[in-house]
Amino acid sequence: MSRKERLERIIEYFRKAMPDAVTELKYQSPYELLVAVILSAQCTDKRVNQITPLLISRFPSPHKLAEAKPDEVFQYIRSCSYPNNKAKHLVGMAQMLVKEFNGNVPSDIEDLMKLPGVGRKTANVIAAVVFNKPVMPVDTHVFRVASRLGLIQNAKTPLAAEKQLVQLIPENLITLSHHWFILHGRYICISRKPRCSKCGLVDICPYRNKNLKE
DNA sequence: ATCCCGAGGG
DNA sequence: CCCTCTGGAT
Repeated sequence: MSRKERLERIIEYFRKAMPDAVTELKYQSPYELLVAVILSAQCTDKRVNQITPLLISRFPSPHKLAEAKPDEVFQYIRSCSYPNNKAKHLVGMAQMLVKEFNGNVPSDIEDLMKLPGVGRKTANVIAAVVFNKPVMPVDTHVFRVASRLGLIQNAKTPLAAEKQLVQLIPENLITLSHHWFILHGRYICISRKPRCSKCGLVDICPYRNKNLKE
């Protein structure tokens, strides 16, 4: 089975299982999504969603957050991973938004990556979700699911995985596929104990057929 | 003990 | 390439 055939089968399955998959992060503006995605590093979306309402009500705009002291921001985000780093990143990010981008979230990947706390994955999320660009953010779920399903091979870095996936998947399906992989990875193709009995792709899954035959 | 929508620095 | 940051759930 070629990778293209494999992809067709996977798309067919996900279209039925999750026809309109979107991010589970709660947000009402590009600024709020940017804050949420920065917080989501090594932290569950569920916890981020518990944090952001209070944080956003205290710092409702880049301008407000730019004037904040990292110590105060820390108090709002202390229950997520790396709160010290993220507090500094959030304030620095807001300051750069105000100074360099007129208080607006930029659409260009290179511009986004200039922001403190914004690496390639976060930049790609903003570009994809806010600006509808055909880019593939590769996080731990995307990397794992794409690997297990045999959509990528020998990818040692997220960037290598990203390049393979962007080349493989039709442009108009890249962002939707990103969300499919995230949600499938979160609820079905779990890292430690995949729920293969809930998965409709077991017949074509190399990972399942090699490692988990029951 | 391992994982969660990683990023920055050496 | 490596390391550190670092809370909470399972």
